[in-house]
Order: sequence, then C-alpha cells, then structure tokens
Amino acid sequence: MSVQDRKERERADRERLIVATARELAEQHGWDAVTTRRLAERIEYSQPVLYSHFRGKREIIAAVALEGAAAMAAALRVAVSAADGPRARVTALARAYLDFAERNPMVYDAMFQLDSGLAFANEDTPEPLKDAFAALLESLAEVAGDGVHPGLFTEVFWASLHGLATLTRAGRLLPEDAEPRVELLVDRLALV
Amino acid sequence: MSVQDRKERERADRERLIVATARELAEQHGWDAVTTRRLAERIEYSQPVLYSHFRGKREIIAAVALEGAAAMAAALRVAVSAADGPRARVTALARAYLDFAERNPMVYDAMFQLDSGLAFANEDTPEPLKDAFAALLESLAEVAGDGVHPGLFTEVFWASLHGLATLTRAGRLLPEDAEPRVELLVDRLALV
DNA sequence: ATCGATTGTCTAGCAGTGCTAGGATCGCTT
DNA sequence: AAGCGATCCTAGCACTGCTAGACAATCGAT
Repeated sequence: MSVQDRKERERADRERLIVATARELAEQHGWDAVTTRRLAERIEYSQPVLYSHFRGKREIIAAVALEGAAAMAAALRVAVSAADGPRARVTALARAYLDFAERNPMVYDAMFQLDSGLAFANEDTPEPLKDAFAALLESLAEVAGDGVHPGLFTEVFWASLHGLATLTRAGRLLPEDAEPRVELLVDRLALV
Repeated sequence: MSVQDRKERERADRERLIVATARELAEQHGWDAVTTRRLAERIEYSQPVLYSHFRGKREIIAAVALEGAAAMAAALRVAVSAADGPRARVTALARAYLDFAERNPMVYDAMFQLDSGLAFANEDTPEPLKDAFAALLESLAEVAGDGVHPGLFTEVFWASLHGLATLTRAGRLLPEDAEPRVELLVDRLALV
C-alpha cells in the first residue's frame, strides 16, 4: 500500500512539475517556446512522459489556465477585501484584474487567448473557472443597478476588462492611459 | 514598357489572389488550415512564390487583416448612416461591430487575435487600421460626455466591444444574451 | 533469493510545419 | 534567332506534436 502511495505521490509531484515548468517557460519566452521537446528536457524526462500525464499540449495549457484562474480569483478577492465601499471595491477589482493580466500575460493567454479546449459557460466548466467568475460577480452584483441581472452585468463588465487587457498587451492601446480608462469604465458601468 | 506593365499587373493580381485565398481558406477551415503548402496548392503555384510576395506567413495574415479593417470600417459607416440620433447611431455601431466579428471570425482573428506583426497606436500604424478606429470615433465622440477625451472614450468602448466579440466567439459567453449585453453596454457607456 | 510479469521509460520515427538554396525553364530583348 | 534575366519549382532543412515498439527497472509470488 505504502509503495503504491509513494508512486502516486511521485506521479502527482511530476505532474505539478510539468505544469509549473510549462508556465515558467511560457512566461520567460512565450508559448511558442513551450514545445514538448523543450518542456521534456526541462523536467529531465523524455517527451512521451508528458503524454502519460496529459492527452496533449492543449491539456497542459489547460492545466496552466486552471492554476491561473485560481490565482486570479484569489488576487481579486484580496484586492476587493482591502477596499471600502462599493465604488472603491469595483475600482480595486478592475485594477487587480488588469494587473493580473499584465503581470502574468502568458497565463492570461492560456486562460482566454489560446485554445485550451476548456468548457465555458456551461455545466462542464471546471470549478476554478466558475470560481473566478464568481469572484467577479461577488463585487459587481452590488453595483449592477436595479432590474439588471447581476450575471449579465458581470459578463459585460468582464468583457470590457478582457478587451482592455488584450488590446493593451497587443500594443493596440497606449499603456500610459491605462488608469483613466479604468476610471472611465468604472464611472460609467458601475452604478454607485 | 507595356510588357513590364502587364507583368506588374499580373503580379498584383496574383498577390490579391493569395490574400483572397488565404482569407477563404481561413474562413472555411480556420487559420490552422492555412499552411503555406495548402495555400500554394490552391493558387496553383509552388510555396516559394508566396515568399516573393510576402516575407512570411505573418505578412499574409497582416494583408488579410488590412483588407478586413477596410471592410469593417465601411460596414460600420453604413450601419451608422442608417440610424437617426446619437443613441441609435451608437447602438447601430455596436451591433455592426459585433456582427462583423461574428460573420468574419477568422478575419477578425487576423486583425486582433493573431500575431500579424502590424503596428498599432503609433505613427507607423497602417492607414486602414487608423481609418477603422476613426470610423468608431466618428460616432462615439458625440456621446463621450463633457470633459471626456473622445479618443479615450473610443478606446474604452472599443475594448468593451472587442471583449464581447472574443469572449462570445470563444464560447465564454452565452450567445443568446448577446442583445441585452449590447443594450446594457450602450445604456451605461454612452451619455445620450 | 530468484523468477516472471508488469509497469514505466526511452529511442526512433511519422507526418506535417515555415522557410530557403539551387538549379532548370521560360520569355523577353537584341 | 540566340543569349540572357527574370521567374519558378524541386528538394531539403530544422523544427513541430505525437506515437509505436523495444528496453529496463521494479514489483509480487514462490
């Protein structure tokens, strides 16, 4: 029994190592640099080992995305809890979201930009993703306004943040105006 | 002279053929299916011919993106011109934008999602891209509100639309609520 | 302790990718 | 009509994700 346990533990450790290494490699040199060969070399195993843990590269990206979703949800909740009043909470939420996207661009890509094959917006959606959406909803529900469905409002607010995050990172928006954009967005969307 | 002219014309024709074929291939089977081999086969030339027109695949994507930007700018202006009043114009603009993204998903990807190597938000930005942004700005300036920079407002509005477009297409948002989302967005962002 | 089986891992290779060097072939100019 | 340039294609490189099959280490049972 104990032998089997150790093996399973070692396997789990190696799986975590794969995901962590994939994330590091991506953050250092971009997802294009995350090839099965390079990844295998970094973890000091051969490529086929990767396929004994994941069905393919997509699943590795998905694993990074799920870790990222959990981390983002936590970061959002921390930011919100440090703010007083609905308006301040929403502003803190928006800043924390954009900050996360900026600090972890490749993880953000794994979550929303790359094809990870993850299900969204239905019952098969993995828990971390639903929880990240919940973290947004918690703070946004109170500023949605009367008669506006909180979920719908959260979707719109989220989409706006997502647009700002992706367009900024792609060089489509001038980085120096990031702050006034956030304020304008919160100003208009959130009913204080 | 005339011979040279004909040659140049034929070259230009072939270049248009390449771009059009790339777009068709992408819209039919996705950008992953647009390989240099398949593209070359479709235009009935060998792969190296592609490289006598474009430096690489990225430039081909960029060419599709520029065509797309021109088409989008035109579509937006048509939609806006058919509406009466600032509020109706903005709603029409938003619907037209999302409609374009939904009807031409791969062209939209070429414009904003894929790495086309195109410059944005600076003086090197190609004309069609600047013009597409201008088409947005024309209708949005009148609803930005006093003391709000129209360019900044346009960036925020655009980002929101972009977020809705990409998240919807990625299956992150329920398609059936598209219309109420647009109305909510216009309702809040645009100062009628 | 030793055998056999099972589990785990690696080597080697497939088909496909973007891109390019080199030679062959075509068509224009003289 | 002949030679010369521009044009195009064949062949190939280094790389990708992924997999079959050989090999070795480890395990349980005797």
